[in-house]
This record gives sequence, structure tokens and C-alpha cells, in this order.
Amino acid sequence: MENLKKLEKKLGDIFSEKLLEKLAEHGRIVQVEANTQVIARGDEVTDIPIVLSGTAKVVRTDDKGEEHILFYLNEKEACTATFSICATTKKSEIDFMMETDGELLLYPVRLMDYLTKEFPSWRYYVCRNYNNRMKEFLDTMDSIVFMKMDQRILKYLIKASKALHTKIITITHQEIANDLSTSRVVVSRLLKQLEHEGKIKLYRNRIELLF
DNA sequence: ACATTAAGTGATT
DNA sequence: AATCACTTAATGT
Repeated sequence: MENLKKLEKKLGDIFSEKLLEKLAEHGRIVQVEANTQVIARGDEVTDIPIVLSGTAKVVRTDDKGEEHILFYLNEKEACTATFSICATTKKSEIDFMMETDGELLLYPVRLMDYLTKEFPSWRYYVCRNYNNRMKEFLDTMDSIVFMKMDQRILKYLIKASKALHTKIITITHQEIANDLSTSRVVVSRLLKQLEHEGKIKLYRNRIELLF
């Protein structure tokens, strides 16, 4: 069977032979053009997509129709979000679309349990996918918190400036760090960044606000 | 000149 | 962002 051949070539190194056979038997391989929407939010998910070639993206569309990319999926990756859907609802929380032309393996959701039960290599695959996604989420968390900290410092300086009625605040980075419960190093870096943005000027024990 | 403390940096997690 | 390890700059004695 030609599908099996294709799958062996693409996924042979991570899936066992038996599993590949199952995938070829029940799944179907589809060619998808760039920008095609495969799954829309709210759709009932009947198949889990595994990317065989090309790049797919998982997108969340907000109230205003702005799309926010949650992550990309490259060759051999599957949509982990879909896995969690299977355990609960059948409705998709996300939009799944192709970024480039490519091939997808669509495998019926209803057979997921069977795969998980029967094939270790499938379990490993799912776990790895989950882990990768988790890492990405941690990274975005970090950057969100980072953004907040630099806002907090700015606010802190403005507050201090108002309270002391001066644009030149006498304070050390360490003291700011203590007040915002972070480390001195972080404060130094963010202040440096603000200085480069031309918002403040740094001296020893003093910070001048330039606005 | 030397010690002490504040601030800056690169690398890592 | 946090931490470590280290450098550099400013200040006090």
C-alpha cells in the first residue's frame, strides 16, 4: 500500500511498524494548500492531524478577529491541543491552518484510545509533543512576566519622582529590587534598557527621569 | 593605594 | 526572569 510506504519513510524512525500499519489503515493522507483552514474553532474534531510535510500553524482568534499564533507545527509534529480535546469535549478550541503547502495525515479521533493503549511508541510521541508545547508556553510566560516587570519599574520611578517632587531620584538598584521583589541584576538590566530608550539617565545612586 | 559597595555583563537555566 | 560568576566604576578612609 502506497500510504504505508509514505508513512514508513516519514515516521519510520519514531513509530513502530505495527503502529504505522494502523495509521495507514485508518488514516488518510491529504494534500493541503497554504492558508487552508483544516480545523476551525468550535468545529467538531473528528480527526487528529499529523504534519507529514510543510508547516501548519495553530491559531487563536480573539474577539476582534485578530489572529494570534500559538505555535507552529513542522514535519512529524501533531496538534497536541487536539489530544486534550479528545479527553474532554469534541469541540476544537483553536484554529488549525496550513502555513505552507503540505501533507497531513488525518487519523480518526475515535481510535486514539486504542493507539494509546496498544502502542508505546505512540505514547512516547504524544508525551514528547506535550513536553515541547509546554516548554513553549513557559517561554511565553517568561516574556509576559518580563514585560510586566519593566512596566512596574517605570511606574515605581514615576511614583517616587512624584512623591519626592524631583526628577532625580536617589536610590540604588538593589533597593528597587527589594521593593519589587526581584533581583538587582534584573533591575540593572531593565534600567539600562530604559536608558537606551532615552527615558532615563543612570548615575551611581541616582536615576534621572527624562520625561 | 586599598577596601567597599554599586552597577554592568555574559552565560545558563 | 533569576542566578551565578565576574568585571568595572565610584567612593570613602
